[in-house]
Amino acid sequence: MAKKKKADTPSLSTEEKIKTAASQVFTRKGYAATRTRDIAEEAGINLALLNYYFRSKEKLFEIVMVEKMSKFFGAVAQVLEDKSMTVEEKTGTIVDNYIGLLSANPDLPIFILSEIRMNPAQFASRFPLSKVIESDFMKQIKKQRPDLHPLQFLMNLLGLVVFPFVMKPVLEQTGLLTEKAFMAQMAVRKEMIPKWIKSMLKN
Amino acid sequence: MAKKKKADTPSLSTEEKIKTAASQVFTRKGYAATRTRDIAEEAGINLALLNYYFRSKEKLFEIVMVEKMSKFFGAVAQVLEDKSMTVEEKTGTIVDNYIGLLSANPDLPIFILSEIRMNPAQFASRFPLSKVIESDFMKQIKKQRPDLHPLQFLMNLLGLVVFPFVMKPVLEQTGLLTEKAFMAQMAVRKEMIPKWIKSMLKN
DNA sequence: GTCTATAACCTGATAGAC
DNA sequence: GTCTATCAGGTTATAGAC
Repeated sequence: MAKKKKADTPSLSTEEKIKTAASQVFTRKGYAATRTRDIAEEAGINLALLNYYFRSKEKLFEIVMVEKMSKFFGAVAQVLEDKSMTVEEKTGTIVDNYIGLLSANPDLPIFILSEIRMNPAQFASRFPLSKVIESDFMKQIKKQRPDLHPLQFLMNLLGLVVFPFVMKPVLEQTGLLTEKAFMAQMAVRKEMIPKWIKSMLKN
Repeated sequence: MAKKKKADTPSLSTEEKIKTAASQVFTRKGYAATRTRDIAEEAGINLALLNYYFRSKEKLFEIVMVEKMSKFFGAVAQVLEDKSMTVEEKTGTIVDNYIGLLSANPDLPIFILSEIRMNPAQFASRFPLSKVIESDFMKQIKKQRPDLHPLQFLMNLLGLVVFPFVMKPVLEQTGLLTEKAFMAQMAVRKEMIPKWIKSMLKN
């Protein structure tokens, strides 16, 4: 798992290069479609080195996966629990965090969601999201809209923010939006989604 | 979709059994992670028969894929073009169609979206969605909200409807919702989403 | 630590008997 | 049409030289 390297290791060690390459290739193609050779090539190193540093494809994937998960869920986790922000401030923060994160890592969502599908049980044990339901955010929403399950609004929020990135390849490949146009529209969404969420909470 | 088989063929021919099994396994695990042996086992037949009926894994996948795509995009395609319905009627219809379709095929979205990611080009050539932008639905929306790109509202609609199904494995595995509870919430969404879309078109 | 060569295994596809 | 047995190719992982 975590490798304890000497502190004086050069800025981009071989180990780092492999991990970075793995992160890219896994995220782009998923676990099953990725060959260790692809990773080695992407990292500009030899295949054997991959097994030297990380015992197996699976262990390497494991490491990458946990990192990605933390990124993805970290963008909401703290905010959900925060007791000093209003609902509007929280939605604003989550929208900003996510659109920023996903603009830099567009295929993070598909990657995470499809790998969870492949191995839901181990995901659940590692990321016990059950606390989400008891979070401050959920309570605040429950107070505003006692008639609906608060998860409905979390689904709304994530759907509005995350789903466009899931559709990104479709939109770009069918010529509906260029990459640049897509990013521009995401910037627009950053402004609009908080307003939309607000109006949904009222109706 | 509907196949022309001899009328006296028994209710479930071997060919059909294989295709059904392939559909299930591919949809659950994706192309790369699926082994032809899995499909054969699921179909209760021998591996060799798979290649006898469908020349290769890829050809079989191809068939399944086209079927799924048609299902998935068919649920919106006609409605988008319809000239006799109002925006509200259209959103209502799309929501109904999709929630119905996805309730019966929950992992359709992840499957489609992740396979598109793997092979975006061939998807684009087969499903030229570029017409979406010129559809009557888009025009109607453009008229109501000339300040925003109409795709924003298509993303909203699909995000609200489809994304929960993408999250389904997460929600269920983390214990946030049982399968039954999830389905119940989807029924609620069926009523709410049209209202939400309406309010988003105003704000 | 890094490489080449190779072992060990897995998977898609076919040959050939029935 | 359906099966068993097997091949051919590719992939992960390791042995061993440098």
